Amino acid sequence: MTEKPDKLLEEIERKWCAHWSDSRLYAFDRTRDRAEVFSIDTPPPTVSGHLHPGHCCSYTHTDLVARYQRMRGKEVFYPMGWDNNGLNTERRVQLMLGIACDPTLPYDPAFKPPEKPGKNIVHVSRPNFIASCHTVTGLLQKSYLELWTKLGLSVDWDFTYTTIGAPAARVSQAAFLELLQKGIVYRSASPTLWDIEFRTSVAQAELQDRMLAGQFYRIQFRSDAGDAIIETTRPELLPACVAMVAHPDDDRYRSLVGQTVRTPLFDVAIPVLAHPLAEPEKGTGLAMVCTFGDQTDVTWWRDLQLPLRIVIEKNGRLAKATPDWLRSESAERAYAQVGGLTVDKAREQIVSMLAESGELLGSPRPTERAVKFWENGKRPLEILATPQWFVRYPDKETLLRYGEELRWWPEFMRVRYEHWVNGLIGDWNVTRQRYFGVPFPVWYRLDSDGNPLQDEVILPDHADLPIDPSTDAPRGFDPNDRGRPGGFAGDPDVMDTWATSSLSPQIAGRFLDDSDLWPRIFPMDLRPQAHEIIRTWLFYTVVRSHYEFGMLPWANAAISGFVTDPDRKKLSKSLGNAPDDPLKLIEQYGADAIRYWAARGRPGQDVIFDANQFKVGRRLAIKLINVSRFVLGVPHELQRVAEPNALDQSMLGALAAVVDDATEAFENYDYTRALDATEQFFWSFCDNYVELVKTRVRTGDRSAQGALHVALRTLQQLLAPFLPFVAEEVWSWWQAGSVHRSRWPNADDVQTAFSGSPDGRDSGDWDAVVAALAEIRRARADSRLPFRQQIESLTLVHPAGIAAPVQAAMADLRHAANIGEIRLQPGAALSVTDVRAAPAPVATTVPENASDG
RNA sequence: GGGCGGUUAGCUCAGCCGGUAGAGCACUUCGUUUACACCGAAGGGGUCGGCGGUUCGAACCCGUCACCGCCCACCA
Repeated sequence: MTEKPDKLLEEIERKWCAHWSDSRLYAFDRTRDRAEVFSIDTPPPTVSGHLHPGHCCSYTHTDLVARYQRMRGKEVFYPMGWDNNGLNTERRVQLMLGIACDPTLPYDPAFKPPEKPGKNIVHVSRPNFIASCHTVTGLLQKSYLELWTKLGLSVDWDFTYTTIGAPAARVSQAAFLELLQKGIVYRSASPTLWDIEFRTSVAQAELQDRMLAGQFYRIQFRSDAGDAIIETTRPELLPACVAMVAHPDDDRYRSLVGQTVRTPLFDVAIPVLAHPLAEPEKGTGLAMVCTFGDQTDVTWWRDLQLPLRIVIEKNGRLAKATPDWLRSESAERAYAQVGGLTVDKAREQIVSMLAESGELLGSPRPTERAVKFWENGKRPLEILATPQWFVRYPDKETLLRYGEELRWWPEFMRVRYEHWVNGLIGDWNVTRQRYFGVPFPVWYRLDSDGNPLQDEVILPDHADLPIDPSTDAPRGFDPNDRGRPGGFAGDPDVMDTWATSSLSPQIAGRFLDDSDLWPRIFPMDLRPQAHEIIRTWLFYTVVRSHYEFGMLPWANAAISGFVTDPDRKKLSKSLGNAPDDPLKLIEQYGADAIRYWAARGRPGQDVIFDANQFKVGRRLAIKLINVSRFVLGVPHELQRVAEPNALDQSMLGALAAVVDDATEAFENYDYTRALDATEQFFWSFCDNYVELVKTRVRTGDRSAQGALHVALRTLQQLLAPFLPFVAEEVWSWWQAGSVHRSRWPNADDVQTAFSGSPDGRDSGDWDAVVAALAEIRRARADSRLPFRQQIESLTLVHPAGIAAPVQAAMADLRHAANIGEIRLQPGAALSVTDVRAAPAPVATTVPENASDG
């Protein structure tokens, strides 16, 4: 206890980290019933990213709730997962090792990934690539584990999972097969959003609109039935044009609708049709429909049953071969100039050809428009039609009902879910043309030419899961028939990362393997997560839980905000505004200090990264140590006192109110309010109460000693969720067991533990004495006398109501401010007059015998 | 274009059902008071984003505008 404080905090954190781990303090007691359990569907962090302070913030929020619930007597199921599947890891591996996957290459058992990336990217086989992914994520997981441990998260590490691991793959594949059997999952070559850079399909939930500059081109179509002019930003899609649409009420085109016109350059006959989605105000009011320029094209294509004319390929270039619907010689000639070009180059080319043919009217008009990107991508998405696995959504009413049933913290986050549900288009594409993910557990029969028959799916036995169809052969087939005509081939794709993480309750709760555990934790109590993934993780989990269990997966959703820099920009590596490694911050300020900062961020609100708050938190932690030293330095028998002091009782009355406040706040997931109430009282306790009773305590006053100890015990507990390390340390000085397994304080107990009577004094009495003390201290400060020099006397003018409590605390007030005599005088407002200081310096400190009154 | 949050002291934020503004940090002054100098006490500092309205009374309720952040939106 004698070390310098700065070293002391470090020691304390190291000591309790080890102790909690050794004693398995947070181990989940799986004998408890569902009613006694509080279960948390912890967000598995993506381990391919960088650690930054934002990680500390939201995970601390969850831990605050977990620790509170544990102290309330709940057995807390608090697992951790590592989200390591998916593209993020692939990109990380490519960056760290300089390798990329080429699935056509054969497996090389001798392959060892390079330590550092070389000049050129090395292409390796899929099994080699996946092995490297595992190596890298294993490495990264360690740094996350270290951070969570040092931050003091009260996770039960025995329930750790990874989203790429065999158990997760088994759950994902089993759930997939079940939905397939129910007809909820289907395979279709429907139009799909496609990223040309990563060459994978993506889902609606992963879209991001970005504003891009573009040009409107005014284009004349060939028509005998009147002017058919459109405006488009994507003239390169002209060869994919299948129709033209106008709004049914648009008088300008009434005669044109129903006619046939021909496309410029390519001379393809297309119908002019009416559709309500065509907006008269946009462009010329006449739109060309291509397969596919955007989502509206998809809708028109479906509604109007138009032909499919795809010209853009998976690599984002126009197909090299002339499409068969371009018949005329001139069309072939025109297409020959664009086939094989990228979209951008093709656009330039077509524009210049249109200009030449005179079918481009006027000059291009610049515009800004929203373009769809994959959130991870750098190039605009295209819409292609390739075979994909889709999950049908439940109807919107059902989904909205779940949104209503779920309790949202904060409440306003609910609308984000509702908006998302209302804006759903089509079904959920769960397919990704990637490598490091959970494979689809299916094979296809091959026809006599060796092409997969999409409708002839071969499924594995449930008992064999998880399987990798690219290396495992279906039962009853010769492995050598893989790829042979008449044989089989594995599904080449992997599941969308959300298709796995939407099963996080089942994965964490070992749904398939542990029928004893599952009913004790499901449906879960809490899903904590960030608001940006309401439309993905939260929404998809609701969908999956609906299909598997017909109920909400959890009762509460606590939505956290972002951590931003002082300019309100989200902290991120790419913006370059992410400050230090959070591990360094913990080293510098202490974990309790970082947690304090995090706890000051209210649920759902963005939190500003502010080193000042770390200092405040650190100060609070040190204060708790110091005041505990003082209080525990005096005798402390917690026995009832026959005649409890009124001040002591009123202080405990005020503390009891704080306990109620903090408890209610925690019940509403408002840990910030709980901290605020506790902290405020704590400082007042230290600065006012402890100072007031010092003399009484020294002279053996049982009432003051008892009250001090009740208050200290309560405050240590109230602060324990926020400052788990320091709270545990000071608790260990005088209590048995861990503070984190102690019973959360109760307002009645706080009052009765000491006086034996439940009707404690009004906490207003405490406020009155505090106010009087402040007034007296002000007078003392104005007198400019050193504290040791006693002020002979002063008059305290006071409103009528507070005479009694002030009178009762008279001796304490005099000693705390070193005043010889305090005269009371009724008046309007609290003030001090008639200060009489002793004429000469007097050595008086505190009176020897303080039991006078 | 639609929606959601926010705008209160230099900074970070409280302010529950409307009763003429609070805390912490920072700043200034004072103080070695055997828990704590990573301390204690005191002090200065705000026309509560703008404009209307309701009310005896508005930071708080209503309308409107501005700004910041975020989410969503069918790229013609």
